[in-house]
Amino acid sequence: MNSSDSRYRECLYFSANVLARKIEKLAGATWKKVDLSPSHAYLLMIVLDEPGVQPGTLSDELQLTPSTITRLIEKLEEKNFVVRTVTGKITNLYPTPKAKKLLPELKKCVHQFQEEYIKILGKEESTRLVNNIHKLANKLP
Amino acid sequence: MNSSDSRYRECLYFSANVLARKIEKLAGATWKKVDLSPSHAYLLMIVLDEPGVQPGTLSDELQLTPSTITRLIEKLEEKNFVVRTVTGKITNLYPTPKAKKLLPELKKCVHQFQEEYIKILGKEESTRLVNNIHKLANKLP
DNA sequence: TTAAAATAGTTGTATATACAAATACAAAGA
DNA sequence: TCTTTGTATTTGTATATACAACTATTTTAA
Repeated sequence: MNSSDSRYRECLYFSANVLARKIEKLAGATWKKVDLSPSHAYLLMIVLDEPGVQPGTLSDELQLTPSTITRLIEKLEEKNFVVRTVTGKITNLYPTPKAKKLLPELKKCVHQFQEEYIKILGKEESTRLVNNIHKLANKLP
Repeated sequence: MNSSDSRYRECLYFSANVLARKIEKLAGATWKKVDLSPSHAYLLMIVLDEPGVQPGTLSDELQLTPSTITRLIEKLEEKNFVVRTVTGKITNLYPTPKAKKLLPELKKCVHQFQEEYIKILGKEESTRLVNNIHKLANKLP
């Protein structure tokens, strides 16, 4: 019995986790070029696309908890990619010039990552998979 | 634009991670009864099923790194569910009586978890999903 | 108009996992 | 036999994420 034929192959818990870990790794390698994790990079791209966006919105869009969003922002702030303005209870995020300069590079990474998994999984199949996963994830509580 | 219609819905990175997190949560709730995380529980079930199994084998079966396996075992040892014997460079794991007594409960959890996601996703659809995810995960490096 | 409830975000802490380096033993070749 | 290489596991440390509790502000309603 090898790893691809474990007794747990039929368990959603494991297959979903294995897939996520492998994809995390693949994505991580891609974004290494800009020295950002995929999560940081995606968050930054939203801020670039939507200057002034609030953490709460990011939390909804990325489906990460507010506390995780805070942590991601902290790091992007340290690296001087975003600035935070606080007005009452509202926080707004803006990209710095440094971030704006990085945008083309970020887009290239997105593209490269997609190319990469399409190369491995096939265009058709990966599109179908993403749709399925997305649909099912939305059914879950 | 709400969370289920984010601009990143078409990104494999996010959909795979969202799915994994949600499933982790669902599974975690199920195994709460026996005060174990799903990973600990599955590892323990393998040890029960295959007394004397080595960490390396567990690493292959669960597709987790050796260091992660070590950490999982540590906790199960603390909780008095497994014992380790070391002979030369080989480590063997055995279930304790306490673990053996817990087995039926563990199996009930596996079953309940499956019931639960089948209830949400549908029998057909979840079987197909698991197979697809599994197949694709295996294609990835 | 003030007390209660809701909203937005942050902080402390915990979990799951990984990587890289270290350890300890075993096997193989000179 | 000694040395190199390989194998099995552990340890130190790092990352990604979450939960619960907290702070600060705004809204509601009595």
